[in-house]
Amino acid sequence: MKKKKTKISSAEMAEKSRCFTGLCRENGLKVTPQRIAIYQELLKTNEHPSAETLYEKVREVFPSISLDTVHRTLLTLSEIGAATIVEGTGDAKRFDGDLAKHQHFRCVKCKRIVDFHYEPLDNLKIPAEIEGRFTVLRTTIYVEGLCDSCR
Amino acid sequence: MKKKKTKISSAEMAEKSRCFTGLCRENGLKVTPQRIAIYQELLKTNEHPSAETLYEKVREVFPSISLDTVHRTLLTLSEIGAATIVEGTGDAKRFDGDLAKHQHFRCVKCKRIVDFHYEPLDNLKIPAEIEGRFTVLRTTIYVEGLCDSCR
DNA sequence: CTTACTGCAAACCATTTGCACGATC
DNA sequence: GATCGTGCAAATGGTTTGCAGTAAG
Repeated sequence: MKKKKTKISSAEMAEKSRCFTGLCRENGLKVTPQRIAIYQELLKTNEHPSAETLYEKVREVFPSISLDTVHRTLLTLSEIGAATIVEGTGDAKRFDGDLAKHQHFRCVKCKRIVDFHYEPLDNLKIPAEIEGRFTVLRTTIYVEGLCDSCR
Repeated sequence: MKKKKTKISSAEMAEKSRCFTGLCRENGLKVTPQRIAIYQELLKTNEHPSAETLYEKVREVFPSISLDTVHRTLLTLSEIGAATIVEGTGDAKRFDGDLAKHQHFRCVKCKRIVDFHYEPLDNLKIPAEIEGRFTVLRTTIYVEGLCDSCR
């Protein structure tokens, strides 16, 4: 099953924007033109943009918007579940000297990282679509949640 | 199968340090006391420290070392395969408005992120050891390598 | 009319870079 | 002795914060 490469249709866009409005209201958030503009630009792309990149795009339709607003809004979107952060935690790099195969659990609250090892996760099968088109160097899985002392 | 919680034995440490010296030489790197100190501190912990955290530790045994050296050395270690970066890419946050289950391939060179979807990866089984001790909120897998235009 | 959002500027923090000195090979 | 690594300081880049003005509910 392939992901489609085409951008979403205007019907889908309208539908999603309507849901978004509801989602904001449910969360006690005001529906501002900036938020809508940012959300719609995010939906229109499959480039997984950074705040900066999206800012450039949104600026075309909303010239007076500020980068800060884009930053803040994207974080808000991820908090209400309208978007996800697919890269960059904002935290400092962390290092591991243990070279044995293992996986990591990461507490979203205290940032503690706990090692574990579960063989079935060692060699996950990657679809041929990806293996063929790209050179796969490594596959990492990480499990996030609340650790025993934080929950 | 559990990961051991105990720090490595001094025999293991000696063995690994010897290998490390060889690894540096193979890569044309000089074996400096700073590098050894940083590497050994990294081996001694299972806390997956940041440069800053490790700096504090290394300082105890090597008071004149600078934070920059710790930064640089850790990056070097990950380049020669003596350590891995388990969190923080150093890149800006990136966002995705597509809420459908899917996975990401990330090109290590151009940073492009490509969506794909492969059902077996949607609901990976997490060992009971983790499920029981922690509250798992999400499991993410990401595949890294070189994309078609970069390889 | 109240509360939240925006835009701007300044602050922050992790990381990087330039450079001169010092250490390793 | 040549080259690479280190330490220091300054620069950078992404992100966050404080605040006053503005807009949404």
